Parts: sequence; C-alpha cells; structure tokens
Amino acid sequence: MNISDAASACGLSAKTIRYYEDIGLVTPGRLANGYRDYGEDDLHKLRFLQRARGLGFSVEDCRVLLSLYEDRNRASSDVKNIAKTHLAEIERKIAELQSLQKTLSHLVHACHGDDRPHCPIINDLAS
Amino acid sequence: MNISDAASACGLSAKTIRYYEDIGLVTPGRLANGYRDYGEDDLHKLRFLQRARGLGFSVEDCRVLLSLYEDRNRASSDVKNIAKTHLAEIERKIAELQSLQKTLSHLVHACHGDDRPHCPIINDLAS
DNA sequence: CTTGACCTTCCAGTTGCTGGAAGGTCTATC
DNA sequence: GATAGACCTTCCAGCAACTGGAAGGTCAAG
Repeated sequence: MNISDAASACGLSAKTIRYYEDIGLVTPGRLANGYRDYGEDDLHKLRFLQRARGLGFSVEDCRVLLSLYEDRNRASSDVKNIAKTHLAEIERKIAELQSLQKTLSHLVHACHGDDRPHCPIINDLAS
Repeated sequence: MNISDAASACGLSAKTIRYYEDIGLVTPGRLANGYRDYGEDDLHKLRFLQRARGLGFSVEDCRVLLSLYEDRNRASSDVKNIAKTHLAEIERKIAELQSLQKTLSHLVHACHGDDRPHCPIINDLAS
C-alpha cells in the first residue's frame, strides 16, 4: 500500500507518516521504484500512533508505548505508569487553564468594552 | 539599569528580554559600551508583558495589548475583544483536556498495572 | 594584573509537524 | 510515442516562544 492510501487508512497525513519514519517510529518496506510500501503491521502501528497522539501522549511516550505494544512480555504496570504520568500532566494543565479562565473572565466582565479608554484589563496588566 | 537587574525587576529572564527586543517589543537605550540600559518606561512594558504572558496571551496578542496600553485614546472594546477571544480559546482547551482526562482516567483505572502483559490501555490504543 | 561576573552577538535546538521546491514515476489518453 | 496530471521521492525552511551555549568584550574588586 502506498503512502497516501496508508494516510487515509490511519487518519494521519502523508507528511506526518514520513516524519514518523524519519524519527524511526514506523519504517515500511520499499518497492523497486523507491516508493514506500505499507503492510498490515505498519498500518496497525500507524493507527496506534494516531490514537495515542490523539490522547495527547508525546511522540516520545508513543515510541515507548509502541514498543510495549509490540512486546508480548510487557508488564502492564509500565504502560500504566506512562499513562498515569500523562494524566497527571493533563490535570495540571487543566488546573492552570482554569485559573487563567477565572482571572480572565473576571476581567472581561469588568470591562465595559466601549469606545472609551478606561479598561480594567489593561489596568490589571499594568499593575 | 542593566539587563540582569531589569530581569529580576520584571520577572523575566535576560534571554527573554533580549528576545522581546529582537522581535521589537521593548527596545531600551544603550550605554556607550553597548550595554542595554532600561528606564522606567521599559520596565513598565516588561512587567506588562510578563503579566500578559502569564495570562496566556500570545506574544502577538501582547504586541497589540502593549500598543493599546500606550494608546491614551484606545477603545476598551479593542482590549476586551482580544481578551474574549483568548478566553474562548482557553475554554476550548479546557474542554479538550477534560475530554482526554476522562478517557485516560477510565483507562488508567481499568489497567491492573502489574507484571502481566494484559493491558486495557494498549488494547484501546490498538483497537 | 588577574579573576570572575557581567555584557554582547550569533547559531542551534526544542516539539511535532507543515509547506514548498525540485525532480522522478506511473497511468491514462490522444 | 508524447503528454498531462497525479502520484512519489528528498531536502530545506518555518511555525511559537523561548533556551542553551560558544566566542568574545567590559568592568569592578583584590
């Protein structure tokens, strides 16, 4: 299967798939003409990557997850640890954004938003 | 005031301050020896930037906010619009992260996390 | 006069792609 | 067989917002 068919099959762009090959994640075979040739295994890995990236795992996490995916003797604790760490990071980001959201929505509500210069948002930033 | 004193005064690193100069945000005067020399105005702007960046505004938003900050004839609606757009983006990100958080915490709880290979997280990613 | 702590500029790297240029290949149609 | 258009290839640059480091100038203290 060529790269654009693989792309539609896994939901990644051809550019992204080539990038994943560059960084050593999924290395397909090549046809005599030099074109990449994706087999079922490759497609599975690409779909795996697409899902893992969609869950916000970093590419380096994905690299490890992919190797665990392929390791029939993996310990599920290894997977769980990566996921837990990632989950904690997500929760940290949520808390951070919620704090920003609180501050910003206060400021936005306090600002008249008319054609006059007085602005609590600017005042807050300048304080 | 030299750059490292300005840095401690505004809470940004010297590297960041130089970067802000590179992109035309705050341009201090120079001493005879070529050293940057920050005055009160510069410090106000740097503190303004520090606060605005801390609220998650992009550097380009900051550029506009800074010009509004300096514009005695600004319309507060201009400021409010930027803040509202940013707030909406933050809320979008929060929602996205909460969705990830939900999925991930389900998966993490479903995984035993022992030394056996069976792993609902991997299974989900592979599905 | 030397040491060490500043300062300067410039270049490279970070993350995860994306766009584009330059050129080769394949398929269909005339 | 020629040609058009849709693929494919590689490589290089750029995004955001810095950060680290190298190479070299300057300055104050002892």
